[in-house]
Amino acid sequence: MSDTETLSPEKRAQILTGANTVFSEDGYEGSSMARIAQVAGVSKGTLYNYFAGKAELFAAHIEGQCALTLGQVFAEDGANADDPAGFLRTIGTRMLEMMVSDKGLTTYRIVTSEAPKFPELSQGFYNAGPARAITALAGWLARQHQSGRLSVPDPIFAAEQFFSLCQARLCLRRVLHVDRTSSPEEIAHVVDAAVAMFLAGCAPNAPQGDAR
Amino acid sequence: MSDTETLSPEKRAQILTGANTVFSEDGYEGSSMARIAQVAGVSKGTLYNYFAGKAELFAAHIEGQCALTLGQVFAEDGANADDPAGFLRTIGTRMLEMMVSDKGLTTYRIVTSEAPKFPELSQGFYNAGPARAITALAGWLARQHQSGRLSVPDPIFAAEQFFSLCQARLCLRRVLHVDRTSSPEEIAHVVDAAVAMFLAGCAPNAPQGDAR
Amino acid sequence: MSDTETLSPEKRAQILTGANTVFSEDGYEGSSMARIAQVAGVSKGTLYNYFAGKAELFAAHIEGQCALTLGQVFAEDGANADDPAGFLRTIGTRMLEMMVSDKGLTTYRIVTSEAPKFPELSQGFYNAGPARAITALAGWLARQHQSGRLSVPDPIFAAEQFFSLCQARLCLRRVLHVDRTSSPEEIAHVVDAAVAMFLAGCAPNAPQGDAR
Amino acid sequence: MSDTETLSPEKRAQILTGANTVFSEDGYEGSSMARIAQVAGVSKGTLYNYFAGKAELFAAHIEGQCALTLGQVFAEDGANADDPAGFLRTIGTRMLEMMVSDKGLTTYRIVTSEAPKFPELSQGFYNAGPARAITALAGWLARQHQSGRLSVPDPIFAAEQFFSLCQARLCLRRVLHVDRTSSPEEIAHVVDAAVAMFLAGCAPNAPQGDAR
DNA sequence: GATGAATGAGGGTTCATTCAT
DNA sequence: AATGAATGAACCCTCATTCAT
Repeated sequence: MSDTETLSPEKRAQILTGANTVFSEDGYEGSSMARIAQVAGVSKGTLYNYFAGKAELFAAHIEGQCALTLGQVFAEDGANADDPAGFLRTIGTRMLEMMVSDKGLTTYRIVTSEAPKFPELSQGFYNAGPARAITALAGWLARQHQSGRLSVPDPIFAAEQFFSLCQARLCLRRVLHVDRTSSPEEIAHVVDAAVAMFLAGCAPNAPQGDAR
Repeated sequence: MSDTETLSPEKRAQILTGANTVFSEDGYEGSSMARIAQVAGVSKGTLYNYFAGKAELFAAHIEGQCALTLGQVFAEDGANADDPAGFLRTIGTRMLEMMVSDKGLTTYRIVTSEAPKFPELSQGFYNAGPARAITALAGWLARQHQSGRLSVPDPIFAAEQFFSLCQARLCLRRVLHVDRTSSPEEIAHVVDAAVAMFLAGCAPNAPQGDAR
Repeated sequence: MSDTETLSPEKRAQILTGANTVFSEDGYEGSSMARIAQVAGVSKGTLYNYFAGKAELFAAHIEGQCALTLGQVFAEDGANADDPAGFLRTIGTRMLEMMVSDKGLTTYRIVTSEAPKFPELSQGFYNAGPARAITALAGWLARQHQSGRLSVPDPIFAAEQFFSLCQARLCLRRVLHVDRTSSPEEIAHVVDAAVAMFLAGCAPNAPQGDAR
Repeated sequence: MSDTETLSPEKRAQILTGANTVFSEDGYEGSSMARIAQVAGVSKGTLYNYFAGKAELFAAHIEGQCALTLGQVFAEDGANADDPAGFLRTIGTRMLEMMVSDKGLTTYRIVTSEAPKFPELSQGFYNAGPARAITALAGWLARQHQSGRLSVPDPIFAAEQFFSLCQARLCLRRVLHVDRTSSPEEIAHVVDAAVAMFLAGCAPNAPQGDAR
């Protein structure tokens, strides 16, 4: 008999909802199975019917967070792909807003701190989130390169540089609780400066790559 | 009472050595005082003769790590301050090497994950490390701006952008255990690209600031 | 949730039995939860399923002792209320026997020593035991006063005097382990002398109250 | 070499002063040797040069308390031994005041609670305090009996009855923290009533002994 | 003789996990 | 399939005692 025959997906979701709440508030070590069960509205025993243990429940929680918060960052929706500056600004703003949000920070902190203990988890996080965003942006950059609008010989790395520029100042300060919040103005300023420096570095006739 | 109230400094160092090992391996919550005592080669009781509790021991450990790993990054030593590309390459390489080192990563992971619980600690980490590096680089950038070699209207923010560029690709992958190590070649490539893009953005007659 | 939220009443009783043993032997501070669990035949964790902590377990233990040993002292049963000497002898004997019993002494010792730390507990003990006995005896004395058989202008205080007389010699010696046991003859002698002195002091035409 | 050759009585007294403070505040189990050493102004090691351990130090402390507080209760000083009511009132007031004092209560509570563990201690307390007072009062009663002023066939037991009467109401309520303090008026009232009932019971032609 | 750093057993309490119901 | 009482190892911390200085 398979798992899907005897266990209800609704209850599984119910458990994960409780786990999201508790893990986000208290981290991995700080969370107790008893509290998760209570918040989820199930018994402690039921937790173990759906997940082999705390670590597995935590892994499922993180995967859910990735799917929710990171997947939608790079939805190629209304951004005008033909206006480089505007397009980059849209993408960078979405990414930065996610990274300085409480939810994003919490997930990042937990995945980071548990990376030595749950490496496959943090790798999954990387693939589901940053890697997807990089790949998507790199595709757009490659097309800009082909069309001659920008000079991007290594689109993957250029995408990584752009996202790094978007993290200037704010991300580290938020991660380390130096700042308690980031204003939309701060975010806009950082993204604008990132776009400016990035475009300066990718101007069609600008010097590329190594600076030596 | 004399200044040497610290009991025996050697034993204190011995305890901190053990604490370094254990905290680095297991994080704050995951570490037990019993194991720290065992690894340090002292009794559990002795731990409490030197530190008021687990939190204090942890704080002392982190402060020690800051002093060790972060303080020396921006030593203004032999870097040729008159060769912008070379100077930036030196600074960036030092910073990046520190950030992808096992020691640096471990400290970063712990400080990050415990920031909500020990905010004064993570703020101290920020001030002792990143803030000092940013201030120092900003000073150099301001002098370049005055001399006309570079165009840097906001040196502080520019320094933050440069260090962000240096983190492209490698840092996140190391933090998340996607990569197990970073080769000198990779480091050099990232730093060179960071210097190139930064100098392109700071060229004396380049467009500055917002891109809109 | 039903009224039977007390988990299993049998197990609760089992724990309290163990707690009685251990607290009686070692007092509050001297008792360890580990030993109580061992003596009760449950695991340490189970203790905390039934009681929030050591203090709560101790309070429950004392309350149980009060209910057991003090409640039944002044049962208004077969004592002939119309024979003053006989009635007082019956009441006094019951009270004294309880006070010099091992169980009574143990409870008294613990409640006494922990009164500064658990004042509500010792006050509850006073109300459940001595106060009830005093009130009951005072009621009887008031009726004797009205009928003219005795002269008891302050029945409450007179009751307190009677019970104090019953404690002469034996109680303190038992409390302080000077005597290891009290014989029925000793008890009878003390009670008889108490009744004699009390009745002499309450004779209808005897001088009352202050002696000055 | 004997103890008295190498150890200074002053330091011993200094230690006992600290022990008095700490034991009185925290009881036996609640007191730590570290705090006693600190309060006494000596090192922990010195404690063990003067006393074999915590139990011995505690015993010495209690003995000192007995000598101080109980010894002087029955000082046969200015009380007029020829005025029975006045004499008894003086003795009873001294005794009751001592028993409801904070110091007296504290010592009583500790000795009581530790009696099963330190029986020789509580017996010493009984002999040094209550027994001496009883003996002294009994001697006076015997002389009154011989002179015909009172009828006291069993002076020892009569003395015990008198002191018991003096404890009516107040002592138990103070011991159990039902009352936080006792006013001089309350004390006078209790003692006066005790003297009145006692004298009524010892009137030269009153019925003596058993009431059956 | 005095010190106080070091010890390690034991304190109360929490919690992931199991299993009879 | 769901429960939650029971478990016991492990947690952080305290403290009486020892012993090298």
